[in-house]
Amino acid sequence: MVLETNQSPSKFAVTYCQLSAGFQKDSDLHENSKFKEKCMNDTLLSTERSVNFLNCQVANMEGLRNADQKGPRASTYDISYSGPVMTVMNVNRVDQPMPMNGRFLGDGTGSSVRNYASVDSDPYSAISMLDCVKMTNQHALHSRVSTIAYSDQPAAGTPWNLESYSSNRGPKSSPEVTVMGTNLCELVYNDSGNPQTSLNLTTAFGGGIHDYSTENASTCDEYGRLYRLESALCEDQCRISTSRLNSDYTQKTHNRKACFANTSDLTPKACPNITILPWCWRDSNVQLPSLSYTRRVALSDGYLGNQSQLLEMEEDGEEQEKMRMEEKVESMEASYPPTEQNAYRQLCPLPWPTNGTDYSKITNTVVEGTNTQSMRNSSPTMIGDVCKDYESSFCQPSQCTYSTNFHHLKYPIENQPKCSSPSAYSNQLNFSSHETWYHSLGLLSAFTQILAPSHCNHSSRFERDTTVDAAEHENICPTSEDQFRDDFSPLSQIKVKSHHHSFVSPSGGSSTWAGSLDMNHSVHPYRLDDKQDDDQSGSDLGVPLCTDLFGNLPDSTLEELRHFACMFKQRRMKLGVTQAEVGRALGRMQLGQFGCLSQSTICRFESLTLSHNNMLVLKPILEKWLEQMEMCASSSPGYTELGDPFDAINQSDGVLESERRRRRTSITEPEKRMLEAYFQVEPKPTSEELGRIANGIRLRKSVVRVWFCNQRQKQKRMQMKQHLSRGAQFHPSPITDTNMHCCGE
DNA sequence: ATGCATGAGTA
DNA sequence: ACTCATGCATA
Repeated sequence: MVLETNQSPSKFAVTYCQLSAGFQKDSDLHENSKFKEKCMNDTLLSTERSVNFLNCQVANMEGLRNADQKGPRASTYDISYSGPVMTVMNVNRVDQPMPMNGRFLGDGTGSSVRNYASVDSDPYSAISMLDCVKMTNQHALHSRVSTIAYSDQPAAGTPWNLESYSSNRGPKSSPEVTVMGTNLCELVYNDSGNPQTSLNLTTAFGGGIHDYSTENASTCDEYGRLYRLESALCEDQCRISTSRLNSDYTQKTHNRKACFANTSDLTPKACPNITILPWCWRDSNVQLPSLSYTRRVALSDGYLGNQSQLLEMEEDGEEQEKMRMEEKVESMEASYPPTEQNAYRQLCPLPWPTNGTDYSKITNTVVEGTNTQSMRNSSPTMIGDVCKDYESSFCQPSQCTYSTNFHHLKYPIENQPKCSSPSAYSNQLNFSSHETWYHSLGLLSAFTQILAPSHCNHSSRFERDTTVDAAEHENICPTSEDQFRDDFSPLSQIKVKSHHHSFVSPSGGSSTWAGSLDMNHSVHPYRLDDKQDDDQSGSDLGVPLCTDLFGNLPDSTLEELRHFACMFKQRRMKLGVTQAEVGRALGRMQLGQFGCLSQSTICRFESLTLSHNNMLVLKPILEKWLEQMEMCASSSPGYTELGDPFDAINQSDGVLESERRRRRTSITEPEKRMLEAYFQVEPKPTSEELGRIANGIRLRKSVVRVWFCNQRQKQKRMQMKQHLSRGAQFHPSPITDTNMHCCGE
């Protein structure tokens, strides 16, 4: 299953209330006004991966705090402590299934996730962004190991029994439903730029899954998780995870705390065995837009499911029907908890049974209707004719493809699982014909999501969802190799002409490199200019830039680079030369128009924290320096201990330096955490977003911008390093005794 | 060793 | 306004 997390990047707007509020003090958690005030000042950032950020920053720390304070971490979830965006999964890691009241609380995150709860020193630092990414976007979702939570899930086929839920508080989810990543909070701004009063929670799974935020009624549990019809995450079982809707919820504005502060029953409910089944739509001239407003579905337990939150107004002349419906809903509320919009509560048994229904008269008349459209029962005597007569009006598979319902995605019409008739309805006549027509219909539930007409032409989007697309998969969790290729490909970097020569040895072409450069050409002496088009001049440069890192010679090139860096460090130290001295010495040598290099640069070279191209360019220079140094050292021992003439120069203008000394902004830990969280969400914020971020953190915008630039740069460097290290792992070089230690790192 | 910053080149 | 190479300042 593919979750297109890279789709529609602007779809999910995330509030930073969780982050900026931060719950850095316990008191913040319980002071709604304070929280609200912070929320009001929050900024937005468009992202498709906001879930990571949310999970990371706030969700865990309270859980950890609880874990630290309250013993067994598996039982430490406390509503009063858990922030709204607390994600059970992130903190719920247990190495072994932990029995708890006879149930097991799994971690749901897989073995690659750290046991965060064991980190008790700093709950903030315990959560790394990378880990969270791993958990939410890749691991949990892709491996579908999220058999979390402990719910009193009735056995398959057992009707939804309210009792079994009301007695059991705590997080619940259906086994196959990944709850993590749903605690995304969206602030919707109206035209005047103010947050609207309703809080929309949306899934964070990206465009591949229906954007629930188009629905205006969502809810989350006391942990801030959103419970929805998440059956999209189940490939083989349609299960519905839902939760009780606090009727006041949408009135609570965006203050999530207010929502959670309400101590009424917010216990999430699961109805794990209710599957939405196709329904028969018997009217001719069915208008799909109308159908999309249907709120009635057939549930697998043989009941008619009534979707909560009937939002649309019924047509004129339907007031009576509407009132009747509302009465019915009200009466049902007493028995069944209200559910969110994408969930369905049992309303009454499905019409086709002859006993125990409100529609015992088997006719072909209206069974239920919404939006003036009629839904007729499946009178056994009519099956044949009906199917024949109305087939053309049924929703054809091709028409269904633009539905946004997951069931459809998971179950193409031709592959629909057969309806397992509950035993209570086993006396249903002509059940096989029932199958027949629902097979031809598709899924009514498939239309319940269509609220915006614009959705109707997106079949390709959903077709894609059903297909495991390798490319998309890469988008979601690109291997570092992929990233590396992107980041360091010649197309994305310095424009490099066809330098297909292999890496040059110190005694080879590289020695000609310096001499071929225009000494006054550029401050960046080796920035290649692709106006130098002919191969000869390119070759003369001798800069061993890889044009195809993953072509014929990638590993050898990378390995050579890595090995040289290690070896260089070894030999430099053996010579007793510091990094700074190397940098200065380069200025004295006739190595191109390089002036000095800084200690930083030498250090980064040795630690492989330069870009790939940068490494490749510096290598021959350092090679040359090393060569000469060792020659001098062998001919005149003690040479390297001579004073450095540049030191005096540097010291001479020390007074001036102090005056023009650059001030260095110091970014505090909390600020950094926030920035990192933002970065996880959106590594390339727009200018506006930068401004908001800066505002929120109270840093200068320029500082934030630079930070992001540096962070991106750093990320690439780290990828570079990671790649080289990995290369070393798989292609160990012949390491000598003298350099094996450094190469190990 | 690394964070924050700068400036040239570039899109 | 970004990328990239690089340096100052500092942990």
